[in-house]
Formats: sequence, C-alpha cells, structure tokens
Amino acid sequence: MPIPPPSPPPAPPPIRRRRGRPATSTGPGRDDARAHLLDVALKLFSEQGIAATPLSLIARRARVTPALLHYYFGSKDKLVDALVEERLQPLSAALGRRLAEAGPNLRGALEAFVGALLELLSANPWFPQLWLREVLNEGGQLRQRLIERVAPPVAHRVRELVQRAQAEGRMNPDIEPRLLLVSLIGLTVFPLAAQPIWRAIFPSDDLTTDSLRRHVLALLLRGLELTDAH
Amino acid sequence: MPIPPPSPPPAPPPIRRRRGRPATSTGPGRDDARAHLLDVALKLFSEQGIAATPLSLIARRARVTPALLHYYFGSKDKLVDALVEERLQPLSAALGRRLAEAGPNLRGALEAFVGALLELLSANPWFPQLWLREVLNEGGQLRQRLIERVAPPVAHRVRELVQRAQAEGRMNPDIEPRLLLVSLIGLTVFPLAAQPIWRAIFPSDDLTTDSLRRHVLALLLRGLELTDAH
DNA sequence: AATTTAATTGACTGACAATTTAATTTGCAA
DNA sequence: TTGCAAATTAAATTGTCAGTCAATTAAATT
Repeated sequence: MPIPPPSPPPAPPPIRRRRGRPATSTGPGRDDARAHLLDVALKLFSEQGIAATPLSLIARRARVTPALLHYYFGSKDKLVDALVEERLQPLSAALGRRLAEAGPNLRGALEAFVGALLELLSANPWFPQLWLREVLNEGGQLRQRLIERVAPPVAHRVRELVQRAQAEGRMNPDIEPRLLLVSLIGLTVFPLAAQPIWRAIFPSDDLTTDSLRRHVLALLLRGLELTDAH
Repeated sequence: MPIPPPSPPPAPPPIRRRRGRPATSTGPGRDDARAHLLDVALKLFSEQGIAATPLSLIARRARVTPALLHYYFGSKDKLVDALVEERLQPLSAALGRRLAEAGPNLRGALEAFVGALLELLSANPWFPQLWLREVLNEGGQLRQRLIERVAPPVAHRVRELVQRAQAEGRMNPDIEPRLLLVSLIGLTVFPLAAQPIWRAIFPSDDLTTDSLRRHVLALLLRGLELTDAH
C-alpha cells in the first residue's frame, strides 16, 4: 500500500481581485508587497524545496497571481537570487562574523558561539533547511559564495585556535583541527533542520532549543564521559 | 558578475537504437538492464534530488528511452520504491543489526557502530547526499518512510542505552538521551555530505574518512577536554 | 518452424508550470 | 484635469514531464 502523500499545505481558496492597480489600503502585509512575496516564498521553499514549489503556489499563498511574481522578480531563478542575496547572505555573514570574533578563551567563545548560533537559527526557523539544501546542492547559489568567501576565514580561524590550544596542551589532541567547524555545524544546524523529525519520533514538549544547547555544549566540553560497566 | 552556473551534468548525445528487443551483446552494463537503471537513477537522484530529476534524464544517461523506465518500474514513484527497497533498506538494516549487537560495553559498541557507519557511508557515497536531501525536507520522498519505519526503533534503542548508562552513573548526565542519535548523525552523515566543501577549503589528501572516524570518536568519548588558558 | 514472451523504441496525450502580452485600474506629477 | 507611471490580473503561449500504446525485434518455448 503506497504511503499516503503527506498532504502538502492545503491551497487557500482562490481569491478574486479586480484587475488593475489596487487602491492603497493599509491592510497588514499590504504595505510592502515585494517583501511579503519574499517571505512567503522563503517559507515554502524551506518547507518543500525550491524545485518542488511552483510559483503558482507562492502566488496563491500571497493572494496574488503568478504574473505578479514575474513583475517583481523577472523569473523564478531571479526570485531565488533575491532570496539568497537579501535573506540568506546577511544571516550567513553575521554567523561568520560571530565565529571570527572568538576570543582566546576557547570555552567561553564556544559557549557564546553555540548560544548565538542556536538563538539566531531558532529565530529564523527557515534558515537551517534552506541553508543545508542550498549549500549541499552542487548547483546551489549559496554554495559558491560559502566556499569562496564566507567559510575560508572562519574555517582557518577555528583550525588555528584548535592547533594553538592543542600545542599548549589545553585541548584533546585527538581532535582534528580542520574538522571541528564541520562538527560544530553538524551538531547545531543539522539538528535544527531535522527538528520536525525527532519531534515526530519523541512527541513531547520539553525538548526545546535550550535542551539542544545544553546537550551540544555537554558533548563538546566533556564528551560522553563513558565508563565501562564494572 | 554572476557566478557561472556550475553546469549540471552535460547530457550525453542522444543515441539511436533500433526499435525492438536488442540482440544479447555482452557489453558491460548490458547484462542486467534493470540494475543498471537503478544505479543511474540513484546517482542522479543523489546529485540533483528526486523531484528535480526527470525520468528523461535518467533514461538518456542509461542510453535508453523513458518508456523503458516505465516498462521496468511502472512509474516514477515505484522507481523510488524500488530504490528504497533494494538499495536503501539493506544498508539501514545492516546498520540496525550492528546496533542491535551492541554489547554491554558501551564504549566498544560506540566505536564499532561509528566505524561501521562511516565505512558503510563511504562505500556508498551517494547515501549522505540523498539522505539529507530527501529526508530533511517536508516533501521528501524518503522522509515518511524513515519516520514511520526505520528511525523509531533505532532512536528508542539509543535513548534506552543512554538512560541506562546515565542511571548507573556511567555516562555524562548532561547528555540528552533523545538527542544523542541526532548528534551521531550530525557528526557522521552530515560531514560526509559536506565533504566536497571542506575538501575545497582544506585541499589536502590526508583528510580521510579515517581521520573523520578518529575525530568523531574523540569528540564523543572525551569531548574537547578544554582547559582554560593559565 | 511456429508461437509465445521479453525488451525496446517512436509517437502521442494530458497536466501543469514558467513566462509573455494585453488589458485594466489607481496614484501622482505637471 | 490630463497624462504618464505603477501595480495588478486574465488570457494566451510555450515548454516539459509523466505516463500510455502500438509497433517492432529478438529470445525462448513448443
């Protein structure tokens, strides 16, 4: 028996608006149509993937016609460009800066960074999904920029910090300096993107972003602290 | 200047084969057409995503017509089913067995499990990409199957193991039992999927899957072992 | 040999998505 | 007030994709 399709967001009833420029009403969301379209697109893209989201769906959700999307953005590709440029990049860049600021006190820096990261991500719930998809996607818009601009300084900074700490005997020497950043992301961005899944498997309310923060910091700072059974 | 689109896999020139059942040639790949189609589909799906890969592309790559895909699989959905059934399930079943074998010695079990996981993943490089792409997003074809079948037993087993170990004082009590599996995946599957990225940033050969294994185990078993600067 | 079964393509269909064009309506500046 | 620019839709266009079907060729079976 085929698995019932996980019913994609139900389409709101089609609305009728008269042709032509609408009277300037001060209804909510009506003030900046373009920004509103970006919001709606961002939400749907992160939920269903870019390719799987037709412009017509975005349009319906925003109570406009697909033609308006073309009026504002020119094409679907350019809509994605605009999203990356105007929504993803700033956050991604902010994150990079946060890491680059890491002071000499590694423990404090780590706590601050993980905290800030998780805060930022849960304030922008669409970010992890879209970021992962765009970055991991061979043809992804963000990927190029990440590889060329954002990641290298951060990655090298982290490597240096780890190397120095190891040289001074202040850090587990088995940690691979070049891999710590990847681990950091895998322990934060990835779990947030996967949140709907583990929420479905452990349906309880007490599994918050804060649990995740404590868990990740515990893992990083002390590991599992395994002791063999007596 | 816009980044040049990292040209998606170039389409091989369309081939001409006579209509009708072909003479049995012993050319490579010609022996089991069905299996070959599965291979090609798997590769493309993991590179571009399932929704973004038209049957016509799979067909062109395999030097056949789309109609043949329907002949063998009936529909695109059923092609995905076949892939899951015949390629993914065996892998995850093998992993599940590995976990089930986990003896009372948690440290050894963890080492064995992470080792087996990484080995499996790097022997099947398409897995991490495909898994992330299709599992992580709402409309993903594999997501339902994972949530309903594969994940729950494993997730609950891991939670139990952690809880028991914590109750007996054999494990860091700050670890959240329900989140350890997610962390485990974030530390293994994600880095492998992101491999092309960190390879681009640290272009050296000595960063192997084995480095990753040691790094991950170090992190899990002992954490960073940070000491503040004196 | 004759007949059935398997494998394969070419041509076709229906749905739907992206994009274009031509109205239409309103705001605003001269 | 008149006229141009902005914002919006309706309708048409074009393209692509999944899926169907009949025709064709070769293999297997009788």
